Amino acid sequence: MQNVSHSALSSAVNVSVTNGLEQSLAQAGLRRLEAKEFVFTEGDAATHLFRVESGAVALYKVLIDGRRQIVGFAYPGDLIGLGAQDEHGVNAQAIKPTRLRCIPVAALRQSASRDANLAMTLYEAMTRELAATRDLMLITAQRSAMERVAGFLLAFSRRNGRNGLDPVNIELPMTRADIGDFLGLTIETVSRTFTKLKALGLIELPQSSRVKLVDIEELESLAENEGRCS
Amino acid sequence: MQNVSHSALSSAVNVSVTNGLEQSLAQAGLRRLEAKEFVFTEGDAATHLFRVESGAVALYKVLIDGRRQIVGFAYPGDLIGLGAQDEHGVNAQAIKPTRLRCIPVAALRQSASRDANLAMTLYEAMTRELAATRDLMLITAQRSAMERVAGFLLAFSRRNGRNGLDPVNIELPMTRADIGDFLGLTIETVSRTFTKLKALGLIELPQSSRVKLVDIEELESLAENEGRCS
DNA sequence: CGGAACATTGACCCATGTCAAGTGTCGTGG
DNA sequence: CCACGACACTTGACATGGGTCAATGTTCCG
Repeated sequence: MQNVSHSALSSAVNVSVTNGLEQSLAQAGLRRLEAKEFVFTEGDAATHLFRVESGAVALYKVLIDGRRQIVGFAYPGDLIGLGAQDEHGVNAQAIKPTRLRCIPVAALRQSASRDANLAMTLYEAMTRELAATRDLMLITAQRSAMERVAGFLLAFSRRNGRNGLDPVNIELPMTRADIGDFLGLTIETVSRTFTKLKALGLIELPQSSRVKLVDIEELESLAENEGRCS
Repeated sequence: MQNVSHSALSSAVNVSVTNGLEQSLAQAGLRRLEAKEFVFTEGDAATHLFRVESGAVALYKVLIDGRRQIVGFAYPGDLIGLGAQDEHGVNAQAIKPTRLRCIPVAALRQSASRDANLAMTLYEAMTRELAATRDLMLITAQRSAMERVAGFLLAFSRRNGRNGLDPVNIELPMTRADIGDFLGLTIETVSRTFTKLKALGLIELPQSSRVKLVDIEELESLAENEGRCS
């Protein structure tokens, strides 16, 4: 729960442990994807686990009427495919050119059933992912478009801060449609909200994928309900 | 993922394994709560794990403006408190008189770090909980009040079916407010939607906490997007 | 019987979805 | 180098689902 800021943005898991996992990763194969290529789709056999090396991946479910709910984004360092029993429960699609390390899950499973530490690592990774998903639900379920978008930008900013990137000048790897499907809004509403934030002088938009957070303070008061009082 | 139906209703974990957990449970203390008593609150030290023996518990987060988001309900057989690192990330409050088994988490943790099987059990429990939460997000994020309520009732019905209870005559342990905070709707909308379903002849409401599903077929077509095509 | 808590119903209004048009921006091919 | 098309984004006009506020009903329990 300490990584609250992580939560709202990524539903994937950033693992920085040195153990069986790192070993597997070191010798894991590399895979390159173009934007829009799938890492896996819902229902696929969960044969591999992936770690994002570069690029970005969207995780989502599709409703039968075609609407999409993005449940998280994965960035470099994040693991995806964790927590599938035998089939993947979500689609994973690159949203820009992406490189991945591939770990066969069978081997990992086997190690885990012998190595309690590894198993605990997996357990804790899931725990964090669950917390992230719950936080996303909070953003998504009851809040105005303004609150959602402001919260989204702030979460992104914090993530950048943690990873040594610029927390003020943000490069959004995803389209407005992706943001909309993540926050439960339409493209138009996302766009209008960006415009409104710009008009209020809280952000600048030199290009549509490039956001500069001008008044973080004020953004935070708009996003308001970031989490618990703590 | 096989327990999709489980998902939408409970974000807690129903464990039916015989292992270290069962042992701990057998000798665990019993605790009785009145309705509205807290099992734990957000920020509490996560010293215990609980299994619901009877009654029902709501798990929720509170936004700073006082709105509540219920992230799941726990019914007899469900575990709560799993997945907390050191502090609980949610509030757990009984919604009716409830009995719980209490397991000290320290002991369990210790066993888990020695016993890879136990650790894997925990991992898998979290996996299921995550899937459930994602499914809830789908219900919550993009759907009309009608879809949400119909989906909610069906999920409840299926859960009853799985547990050997009547899947047609449902006894709702929670108030309209609870349902609203779970589905991201207001009390009034929940109530209106129930009324509408009654008018359509799809359900009967002998009492406000008692629902009879008359036309499940039709309810399903209203709920529509239950999940993936699978 | 009276009061508290929960539920229902109605009237109104606004935020957001929908539909439609217009404006970049990028990459490809002539 | 420009023209073109494809695609993403922005902006506007409009409709509506569901939130808000307020009144009334119902159930339960002391």
